[in-house]
Amino acid sequence: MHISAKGEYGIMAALDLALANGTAPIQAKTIAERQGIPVRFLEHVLRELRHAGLVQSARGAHGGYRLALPASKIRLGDVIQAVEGPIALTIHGAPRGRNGNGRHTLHGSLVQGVWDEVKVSVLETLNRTTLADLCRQARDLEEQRVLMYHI
Amino acid sequence: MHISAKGEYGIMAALDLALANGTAPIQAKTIAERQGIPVRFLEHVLRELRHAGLVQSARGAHGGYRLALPASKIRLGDVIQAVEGPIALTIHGAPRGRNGNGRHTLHGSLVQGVWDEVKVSVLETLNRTTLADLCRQARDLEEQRVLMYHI
DNA sequence: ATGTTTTCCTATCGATGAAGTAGGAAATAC
DNA sequence: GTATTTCCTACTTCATCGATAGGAAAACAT
Repeated sequence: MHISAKGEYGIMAALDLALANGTAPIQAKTIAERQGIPVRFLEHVLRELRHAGLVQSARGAHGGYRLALPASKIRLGDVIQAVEGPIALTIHGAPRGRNGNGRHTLHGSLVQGVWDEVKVSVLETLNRTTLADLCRQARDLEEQRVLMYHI
Repeated sequence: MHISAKGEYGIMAALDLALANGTAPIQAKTIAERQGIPVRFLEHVLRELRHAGLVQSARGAHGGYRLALPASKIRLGDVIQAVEGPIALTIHGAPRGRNGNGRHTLHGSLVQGVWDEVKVSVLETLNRTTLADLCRQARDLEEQRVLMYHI
């Protein structure tokens, strides 16, 4: 089962922006360095986040990106769908589930129902968590790291 | 998000075998025709189902395949994992979530946690349904189809 | 025994899509 | 006007997946 790098980068970038909430806009270059993402590729991801209305951008010197919504209003499913398009459990290319006559098989439609269930549960799982939740987790982790360092 | 044709074919084939429960072994060719799957490709799928201990095979004339377990003991997750390997949300190639220094980023591990949750929920969804359940659905659908035909 | 059927195994091909790269236009700040 | 940064389109490269092929191994039939 595959997820795209875009999805992963998208969440990391959005989280980066969420943590920098309220400050000056963050530039793609900065995020790319912090998160270890190729800059030129990250630009694509950010563009799609913007088209989905999740981030705002400002061009020119001192430009950059910021969240367009409060972090608590952005669910991970929103981010994923913004960069990957609608979650569809597709198969590499062709339409299938048809028998020799070109009609879909009985089994084909049953299996389709299964994929639909999976899709729903993936979406529910992703939408249970918001960027604000991830921010909280990030701060907790960071706090632990500092404590470790002190010992 | 992608699923493999193998997974789909695997479920369709297993369901085919489940519906033919108790009869003579079914040949790959027969399943392939009924379900619209390339025979040579289906052979691979069936081989993997056998390696996983889900089906039994008999070679030679009048050979074929049958389920190795009762349909109620085979969950869809078992079938999928048999043909696709362990469900892992992987990305096309490289290791990621590392920053310029080669250490994983904080965000990388948080995102990993998200993928883990998704994986669990996919598996739970798949394992909620057994081949016996699909058989029941198939028979219901078939019954409806017959009724429609009568009108 | 010999031929026939069917599974079994390994190797390979071709197409699709995904990750990443590149060039330059548009917009903003100073 | 120059530097900066986003924005858009196009291209390149490469992994993976679906599919095919050839033939070995096993079981059966006559």
